[in-house]
Amino acid sequence: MRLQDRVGLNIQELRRARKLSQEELADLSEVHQTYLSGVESGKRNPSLLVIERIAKALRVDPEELVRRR
Amino acid sequence: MRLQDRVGLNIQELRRARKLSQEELADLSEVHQTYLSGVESGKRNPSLLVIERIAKALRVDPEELVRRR
DNA sequence: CTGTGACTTATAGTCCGTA
DNA sequence: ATACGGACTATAAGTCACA
Repeated sequence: MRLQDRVGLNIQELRRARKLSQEELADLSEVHQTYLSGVESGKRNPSLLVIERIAKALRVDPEELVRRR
Repeated sequence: MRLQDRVGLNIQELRRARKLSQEELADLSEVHQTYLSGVESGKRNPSLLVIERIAKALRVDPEELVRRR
């Protein structure tokens, strides 16, 4: 499993746990909903900057997004 | 501290622990030495793909590279 | 609400040299 | 052994219309 798949699933899981829509999380993270969709499904290969913004929006340390599953 | 600074320091620490030069780790990771230099010093904003390759070369889970310090 | 494809612009990442 | 810079090329970021 590629790292970007793992991160995508972690993001999706945390987002759902917080009952946020992709649109809401995207706004909070200052990325587009369509881009977030691609990240969650592992189709995009985000940079650390994007990971950091999403982590902040989810109120977790970036470590959580990279966590083994 | 930005995520890319944290990751850079983690990489440098692990690389030194393994007594590898930047050149050696760069070759193993299939990135350029000059680029790795920039990553270690936090000047570059690598993608997950690169993080994954470096982690593999260092024989750690990518999680280790994102670990809080 | 979420995913896809197509697209442009920004920057990730290479390669050269040099110190 | 590492870092810096310039010039390049590959690909990520970011946006949109639509299903």
